[in-house]
Amino acid sequence: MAPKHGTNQCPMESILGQIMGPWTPYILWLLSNEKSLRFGQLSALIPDISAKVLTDRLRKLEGSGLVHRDYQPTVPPTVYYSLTARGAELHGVLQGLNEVALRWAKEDEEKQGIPDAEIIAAE
Amino acid sequence: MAPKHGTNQCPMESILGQIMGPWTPYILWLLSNEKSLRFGQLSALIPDISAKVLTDRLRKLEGSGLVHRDYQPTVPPTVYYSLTARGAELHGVLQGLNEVALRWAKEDEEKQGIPDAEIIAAE
DNA sequence: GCAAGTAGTTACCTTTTGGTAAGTATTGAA
DNA sequence: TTCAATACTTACCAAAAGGTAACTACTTGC
Repeated sequence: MAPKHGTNQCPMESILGQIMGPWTPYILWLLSNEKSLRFGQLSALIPDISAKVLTDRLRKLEGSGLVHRDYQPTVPPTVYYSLTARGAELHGVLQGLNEVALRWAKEDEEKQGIPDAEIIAAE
Repeated sequence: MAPKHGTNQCPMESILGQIMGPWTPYILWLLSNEKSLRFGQLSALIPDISAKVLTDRLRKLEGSGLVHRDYQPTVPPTVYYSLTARGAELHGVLQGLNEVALRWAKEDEEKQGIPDAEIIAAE
């Protein structure tokens, strides 16, 4: 995907190479709110992602040192994912982004449909 | 790319669908620092992006209402791109991300090579 | 003895994405 | 008269990404 994007150059390009891409920031956001999530929990929180892609994203984040993988050899096995100290440094940025997202969602809701809300309110 | 990612669901997924993807946040970051950039300038600032992809990204950002396109029918034509008010709301987030990026780059530099710096300092 | 449950991996195939080259419009300069 | 310049668009092809299904390991419960 990202052509060279994460290899060198300016720090901004480098960090974007690590956290960009489909689902990646969303995974970070979920982990940054929950402290620790199991593979199956992440999978359930992101219904549209396949196991293959989720594994791939987690491995890459682990490789970048942003996510910690804690494998417990129970039967069946249990794996906990959490942010590393470095990964946790993204919390502020992700929270800021979420605030913008909430603001936009509210604005769009006011301007557009509110399709269900109106119907409910009218009854 | 991003499967459904931008269609509905939680606001975070929605905003990520709009700004994620190769080069997109980097374009926003460049525009958020410069007020206005021409197509050719953006192209020069991101050497690895092709005209096709740059056009595609700008059209999508325009469609999301984050970027404004100002076409001047001069000969040859001139097109200025800038952030809309909504796009400018991302400035704080992007700046926060850049600060993290700079911090990490410095940390990695200290731990790793500093290959040129050492040689220069030794002479 | 067989299915279930977790967290994957692997192979195979399809879809999406991106690269490259060529074409478009218009006017001034060589 | 032909080239150069800007900002694209289009067609065609190659590469990458993603989906799906099958398979792994091991123990408990039926």
